[in-house]
Amino acid sequence: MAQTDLQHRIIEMKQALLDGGVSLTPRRVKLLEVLLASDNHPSASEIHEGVRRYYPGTSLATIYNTIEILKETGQVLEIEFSGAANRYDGRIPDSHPHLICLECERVDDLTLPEDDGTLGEVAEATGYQIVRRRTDYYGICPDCQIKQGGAAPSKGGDSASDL
Amino acid sequence: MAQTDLQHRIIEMKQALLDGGVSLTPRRVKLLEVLLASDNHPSASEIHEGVRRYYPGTSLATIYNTIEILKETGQVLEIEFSGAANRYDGRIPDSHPHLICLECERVDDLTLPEDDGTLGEVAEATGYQIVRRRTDYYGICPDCQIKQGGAAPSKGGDSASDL
DNA sequence: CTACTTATTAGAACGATTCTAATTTGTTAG
DNA sequence: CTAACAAATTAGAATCGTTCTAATAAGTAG
Repeated sequence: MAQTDLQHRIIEMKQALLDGGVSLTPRRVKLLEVLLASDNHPSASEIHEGVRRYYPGTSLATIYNTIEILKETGQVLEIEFSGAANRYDGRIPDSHPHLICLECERVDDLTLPEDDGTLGEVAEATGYQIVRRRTDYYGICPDCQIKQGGAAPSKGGDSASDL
Repeated sequence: MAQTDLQHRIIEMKQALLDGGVSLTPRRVKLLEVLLASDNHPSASEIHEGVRRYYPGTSLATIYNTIEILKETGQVLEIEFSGAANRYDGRIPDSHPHLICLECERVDDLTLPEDDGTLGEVAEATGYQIVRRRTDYYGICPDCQIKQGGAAPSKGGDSASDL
């Protein structure tokens, strides 16, 4: 994601919070910056570390509280995991597919478009009122394929850092 | 899932375990039966309750141990959740999409076919070596729509019990 | 019967998240 | 400036699903 996009995005997030009556305290602003600065979908404790570099006394509870506010205002996508910490996507807060490396736990966005027509088809076929969809592809990222002694992946970019 | 299918499936599971050198103790067999008898993707503790009706001393550790064996032999699909207990699908152990009711937490299978061609496309586009995909549709099941005072869902069966 | 392996148990440990009650900070009115 | 109130933040306890540990029980082969 380009620098200008990130700048635009953080302005957008701040405005969304203000519109929702949420005050922009220094810690909250720093959390937004840390969240957007990471290109690898940070966990709550990774965000905590980042914020603590500027506000050393910050409690983990504040991180969770603020994430909760961001979720309520639709400004962050929570990517839930069972055995591991949840991860957060502040750059693209609307539901979209992710790639999850089983080796190093990196999480990349998948920018190939999903066929959203199926949402309606699924509702039609099942009677469910569909609210959202989550799709994850689990596999081995290019870097980990190389580390495992395998050859570099045959296609696609040779780094997954900016999918 | 029809009765005969279930009978076939349990034979299949037992054989897969035997082939994998796993001994079929009474508790393990009962666990298979409980797992397949439920049409709503039971959690570990629900399975525990079911097994305990026949073997009251059974420990939860045994349930988790046996589930682990089933996972290793590919005989159960673990549907992971962050805030709630994981759920298990023994009827269709290969990855397939699910419908999750946000209201009552029921989990239904979605039998509409997924377009598996995209697995290759995703690998191609990203350089990931894709192992599996998980797709979940979150929404409100037909029963809960009715309970919420809404009208019955317009299309599909009026019960989600056997999707 | 004995030795050995495997299954099972109760309960402790773990880790991410949420909750609680107290404290600090910020804001507004006088 | 100060009092009074509201909001933000804190440390630490509590929660809960899952995993681990050490001990016991059961099964099997010699």
